[in-house]
Amino acid sequence: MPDGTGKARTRIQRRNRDLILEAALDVFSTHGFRGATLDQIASAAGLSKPNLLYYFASKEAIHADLMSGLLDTWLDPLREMDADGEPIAEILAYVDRKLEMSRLYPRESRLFANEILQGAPRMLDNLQGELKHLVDDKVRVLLRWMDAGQIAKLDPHHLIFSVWALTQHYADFDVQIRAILDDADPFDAAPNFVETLFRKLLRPDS
Amino acid sequence: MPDGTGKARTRIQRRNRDLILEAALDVFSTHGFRGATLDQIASAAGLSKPNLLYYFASKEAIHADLMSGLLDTWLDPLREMDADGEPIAEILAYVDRKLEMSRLYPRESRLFANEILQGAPRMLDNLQGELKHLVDDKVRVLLRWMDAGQIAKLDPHHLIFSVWALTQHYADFDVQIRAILDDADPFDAAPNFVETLFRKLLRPDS
DNA sequence: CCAGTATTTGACCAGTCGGTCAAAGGAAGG
DNA sequence: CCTTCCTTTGACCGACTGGTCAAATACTGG
Repeated sequence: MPDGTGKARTRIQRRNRDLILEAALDVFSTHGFRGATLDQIASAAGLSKPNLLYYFASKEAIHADLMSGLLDTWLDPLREMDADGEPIAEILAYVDRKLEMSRLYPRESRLFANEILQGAPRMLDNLQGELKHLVDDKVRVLLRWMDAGQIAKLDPHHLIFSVWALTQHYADFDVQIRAILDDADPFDAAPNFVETLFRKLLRPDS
Repeated sequence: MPDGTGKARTRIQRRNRDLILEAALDVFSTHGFRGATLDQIASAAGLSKPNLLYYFASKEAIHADLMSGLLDTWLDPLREMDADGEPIAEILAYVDRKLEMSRLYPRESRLFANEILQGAPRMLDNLQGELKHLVDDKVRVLLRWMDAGQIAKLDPHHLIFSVWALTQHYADFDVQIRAILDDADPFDAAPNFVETLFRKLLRPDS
């Protein structure tokens, strides 16, 4: 039995665990936890179902493994927003990083969206803990920038929500957007649009 | 057998069909189609599973009934945007209606989001047809307003996407938002925030 | 009240679900 | 070659899935 908790040791273990997680990301992100089946994941990974369960204790364990690093990765762009940088540039860079994540990791975005949509049964603690603390911290930074007149005075929480909404929408609603844009790649015009939007939004009134 | 295609006739039929659709909306919107079970729906409706299938031919049929009117309802706020009205007021009124739908019908929003997230397997035709045509129509209106200098020049498609993203986010990511805002009702500050955002975004540059 | 219809349900079915297990295959060192 | 350990799998399990059906129950007009 491979070490479930520790790090995979042999090359074959590492390779198969990666195969499984890659396949599981595909399946979980498009069907949600309940809607996904081990047979789908096994088939997508090119392994047999018992072989899957040789590397992971259960369906839950595969999902948990995927989720464990997800929130951290997802919040990294916000974490990097520097309180000592130039406010507008910092926020725009944050938006840009976040949009880039939607472009490069749409499956991860949908995995996250699925979890939240379904009431975040396996992540609520992390939202109320890790996520809330980071947001509270950055809200204080934003408030300071607003008080200093460096950016427009807005509700800082909803400002952050608007970044999430606008950027993640391109990953989560990809199918809908592409149905409307026909051939054009959404990400051709999206970066310019969201940058313009936040520039106008953040420009101080005075 | 009650008439599946036509309108329910007796009071009891109407009542039970409504009970089922109400319960199904709850279950489908939180678990997606595959993740939902007839037993869950039956239990939530207070009926037995065979009784469910007395009123609807199948699980698919219940879901289809829910989806059939959904896209129309969902697009109504955009449809009402009047090409002959005052541009800024028309767009802001559209945003306001859309946000109000997120507040009043979050389950419908999540049902829709689930369908799109999962690749819109049962709705892709409607997206490429009905939805695309309406959006194309309104894009022309927006372009006319932009050419006339009545609103800022922006990518009209992405302008519409931004309305969807910002308003639906409050319904679809409700759990996450409430985890951050603690006790405060997100919809206290949201209307003001999104109105401010779109006012700033749409104000002509000159 | 009764006949006929509309409604409800317990029992059941075949297929699928997550998961187990013993046995078979493979690689590596001696 | 053999032994040992890691890996893979076919066969199988009980629980649950969507769905069926005949029989029972409620409801209606006459």
